[in-house]
Amino acid sequence: MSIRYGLLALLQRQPMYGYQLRGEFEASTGGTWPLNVGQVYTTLFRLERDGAVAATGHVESDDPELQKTYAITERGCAELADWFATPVSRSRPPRDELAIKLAMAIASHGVDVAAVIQGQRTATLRSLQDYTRLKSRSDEVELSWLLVLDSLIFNAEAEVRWLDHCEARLVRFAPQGASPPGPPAQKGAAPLDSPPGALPPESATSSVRSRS
Amino acid sequence: MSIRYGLLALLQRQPMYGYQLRGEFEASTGGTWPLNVGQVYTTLFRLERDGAVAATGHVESDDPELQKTYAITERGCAELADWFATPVSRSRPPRDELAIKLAMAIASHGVDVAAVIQGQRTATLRSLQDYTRLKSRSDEVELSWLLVLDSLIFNAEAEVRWLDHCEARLVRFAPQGASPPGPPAQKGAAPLDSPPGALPPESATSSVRSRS
DNA sequence: CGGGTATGTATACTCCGTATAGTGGCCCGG
DNA sequence: CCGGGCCACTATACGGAGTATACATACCCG
Repeated sequence: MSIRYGLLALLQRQPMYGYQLRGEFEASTGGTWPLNVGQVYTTLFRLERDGAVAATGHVESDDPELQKTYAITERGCAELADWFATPVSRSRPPRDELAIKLAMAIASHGVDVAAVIQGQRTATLRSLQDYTRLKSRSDEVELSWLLVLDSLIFNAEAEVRWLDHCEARLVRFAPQGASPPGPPAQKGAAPLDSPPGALPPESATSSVRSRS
Repeated sequence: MSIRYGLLALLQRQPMYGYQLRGEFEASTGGTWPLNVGQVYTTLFRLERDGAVAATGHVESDDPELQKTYAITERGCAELADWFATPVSRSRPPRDELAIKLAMAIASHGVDVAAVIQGQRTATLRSLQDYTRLKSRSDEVELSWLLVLDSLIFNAEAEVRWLDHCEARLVRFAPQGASPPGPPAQKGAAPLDSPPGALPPESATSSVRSRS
């Protein structure tokens, strides 16, 4: 429901019409999550249906049926406040395609897991470079966009760390019979002990300490 | 499309019927991503429509219309191999509700961003503790489930780091006018300089090095 | 025998994501 | 001046994901 509440938050600043909402949404996240215009209208329809926004019929221009402007209602404000007050639940995390892929690859025969890990690692590192490059040449941008970019960076770094972790686990748990069927697993593609560029395994020992 | 390919991978091991697929899918990820039975059937229908699986009509039992068994086809194998060979693209990352929420909170007036961050941090740390507890009392479980669990841990840790990073940024960029409208921001809830439990800011300086 | 539970299949509905249709204003060249 | 292309803007269609629920059979148990 990110879109619903995102639009609601934008409408709390000032009333807007559909197309404008799309622009503001993308601007807030620096174009990280392009928003299809169609979703704006369907979401606005649902918001109006639920009484969270109200369409102040065509603007004061004499031309009807053009530029319906939407404004947030009391009900919408309450819903939005609730969203901000409630933390995002991790009890049912969104499906992680990479995690599913690796889990399936491990349990399947004839799949070169090491190659999958390597390919993903390369792709993620490339994205990481793109992110840092974007970040370096961004002086006068919005703070929110910078933080969203940092979020992408932190997540990509975690992904690389996890891939290294998986690789290390795999060579420790199943070095005897490396995928009997299928094409001969090119073991040269995967360094077999702690890789030179790997990060210290600070995770998996719970290095994040609580504070209060 | 994680479900589609997940089911395909399971069917590559052996032919199965719908309900069985659900059980295997959940078992592969240790129940992390519960799969609704309905999705299995709709996905199987689409897979059959696209020629990736073939339904070997009711099993050899004499009772028709019960227990349709599905088997992967050549076309399905090719599609699956393609999935394993192509890394998950980060060019259009999935929408991160937390990142959107914080970006919106920053640009909105009258929202106590520090409180949002603190609430989320607490919730994420609690999830992290649940994960590590699960991990500690798991001796004889599948390797894939262990790695999925590690993925959750790595992601949650990255989230906590990012939240600390955001907090630090916020107090550096806008300490002068702390949310003029709205309820008085309780600044006591947020430690204002480097928090005692915070991790070293190894990210944002790109500590993940390339190798190979 | 009757009911509760597990197994198993199927359908309905909402939301997300993307593509595309369709309209009116604006510029710009013949 | 006018006709075509482009842009801003609204709207609808369609497939996939996610959830709930209907429906049937089988098995256990009092």
